[in-house]
Amino acid sequence: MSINKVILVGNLGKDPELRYTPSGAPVATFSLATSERYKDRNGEQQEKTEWHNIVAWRQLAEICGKYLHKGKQVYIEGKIQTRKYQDRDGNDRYITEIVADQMQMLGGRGDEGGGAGYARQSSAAPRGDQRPAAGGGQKREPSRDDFEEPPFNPDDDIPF
Amino acid sequence: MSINKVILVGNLGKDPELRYTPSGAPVATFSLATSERYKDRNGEQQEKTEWHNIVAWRQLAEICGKYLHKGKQVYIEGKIQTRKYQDRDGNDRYITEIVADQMQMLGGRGDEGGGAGYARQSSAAPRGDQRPAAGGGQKREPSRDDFEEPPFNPDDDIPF
Amino acid sequence: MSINKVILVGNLGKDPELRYTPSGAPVATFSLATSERYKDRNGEQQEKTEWHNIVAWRQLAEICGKYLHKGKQVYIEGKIQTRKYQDRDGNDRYITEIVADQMQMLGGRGDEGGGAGYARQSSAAPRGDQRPAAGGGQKREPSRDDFEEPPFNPDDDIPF
Amino acid sequence: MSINKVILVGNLGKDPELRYTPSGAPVATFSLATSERYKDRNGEQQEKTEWHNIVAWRQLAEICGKYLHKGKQVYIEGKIQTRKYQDRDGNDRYITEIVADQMQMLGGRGDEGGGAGYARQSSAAPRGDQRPAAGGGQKREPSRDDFEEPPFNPDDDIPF
DNA sequence: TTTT
DNA sequence: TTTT
Repeated sequence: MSINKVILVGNLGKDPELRYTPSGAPVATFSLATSERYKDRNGEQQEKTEWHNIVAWRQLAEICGKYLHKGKQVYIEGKIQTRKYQDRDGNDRYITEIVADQMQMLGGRGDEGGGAGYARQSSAAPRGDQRPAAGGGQKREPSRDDFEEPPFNPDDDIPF
Repeated sequence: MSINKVILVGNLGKDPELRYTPSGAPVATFSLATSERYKDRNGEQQEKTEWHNIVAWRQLAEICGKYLHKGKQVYIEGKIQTRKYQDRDGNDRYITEIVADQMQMLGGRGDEGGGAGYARQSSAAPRGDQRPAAGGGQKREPSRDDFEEPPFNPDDDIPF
Repeated sequence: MSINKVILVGNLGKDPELRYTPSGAPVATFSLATSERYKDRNGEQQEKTEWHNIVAWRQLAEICGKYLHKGKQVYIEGKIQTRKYQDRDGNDRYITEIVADQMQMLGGRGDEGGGAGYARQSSAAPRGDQRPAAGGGQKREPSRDDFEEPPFNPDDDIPF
Repeated sequence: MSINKVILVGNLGKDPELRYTPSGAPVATFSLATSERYKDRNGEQQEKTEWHNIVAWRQLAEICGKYLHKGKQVYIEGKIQTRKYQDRDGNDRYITEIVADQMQMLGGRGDEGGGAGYARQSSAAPRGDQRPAAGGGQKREPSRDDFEEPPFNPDDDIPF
């Protein structure tokens, strides 16, 4: 009954940090900058930068930890989450983070080891399985009533 | 290196059609209306309706076939796909569709059997498994360096 | 070179507050709830609610102040912004808000005065002008090389 | 009561075409490629490319015509629109296009004249005015109850 | 027709 | 703390 979606394209301020929960779940965190440019009243070019706290879990955490680095331009899709914590004096504090479920490397023309790529956090899948998916197979020409099946479902012939 | 994302909120023009490929993969199709309102030059309220061809596969297809119906308001997230087909005269024709990977029922205040709900097509998961995910577990109070783990990953205690 | 976009569908926790800057700019603020449902390890239905601080300016602020109310379901599009402030003890605190640039009323079948509607904050326009746009005019049948012009640009005949 | 939103990151297949309606409204059209990569059943890397017909109007058309070119990577935000036309034989045909309302140049590190930038099509504004917006002004330190006003609204002091 |  |  509700939607909570964030789409960001920005640059990492630092290398990601990859850590693990006691039970072994990988968590990557990094900060991502987005910038707005505008002209002030004197007509001078100004820039305002926003810093986003990104959190990625499991398979996506590992991909972030492995491939992302300071300065890298990425597309992030996820949701907003605010969590409460106590500071040293025991007062309630809040921090807002973006829990990523998709990450797409952008830019990186030749200057990158491996170049651009895409990763998705399957929210329902048991942790661990996030292979880029099988797919393909021989395709006949589509006819009027065909639906072309997505690549990741290779065994099916379409009946209409 | 690229993003193809569609977000729609609209109403179904008819009940969905649920069909199966020869190998047994479910496919649901339906048309979804979105409308723009505007005032014409005479100041009269006008409306322009856009019809979208929605296609859902596998688990999401079954959910659509089961819960959606004519008039229902839904949120759809997916990608644009244009496929080619031959018409009766053998000429190439093209049709553009939205391949859904998320669907969220909206509205439906009491007038619905089951009310609103959410479903996601995991792009990587082997077809079939799309249970709404386990989750929860006993939670201690988060501390300064906590990250609250998503509900679907219940076994992990967070170490920071 | 960057994108900062948020899309929310949720319900207002309270009526909006509409205030004005000294120079007369309207600002509306309200909190918006989005909820995730999931099954815990015992198979019981659980719900996690996220509260978002929404800020709207100018024309959009006035529309929000006038038409929204506690419980109303809305679509919000905007950007994430974190601002710093000092608490009573002079310590730096941060709060993250969603600066809305589009708002769309959802749901509200008959129970609303005026029903659903749409509003957009033009980022470049001088404050004040946000009429739903003129448009329309007599339309001839589009031909092969037509582009149908958007409704808000009524004077143009399309030359191709 | 409905949402029709498309978000694309892709590359131009050709230079844009910039044309004008009889009344002088600029229209830019170009095709944009998005690609999905996947592994087929033999584990071989495959790619599927989707071509999108992009249409931009007025100020945004001119910016596209001026700054975009074949191969350029861009972010496009807009809506889906299907229009009907008659082919040479008088049969009804349909074409689906993305009517852009935002465009953001991506990538382009050093190899571009002018580099990356951002442009928005104000849907309500009279055609023509799309200057990147004034803004800024001297800012005092925000206090607990401040809202930082957007840069494009320079005259206002915030009263809370 | 693009890009990696 | 990034990027252009």
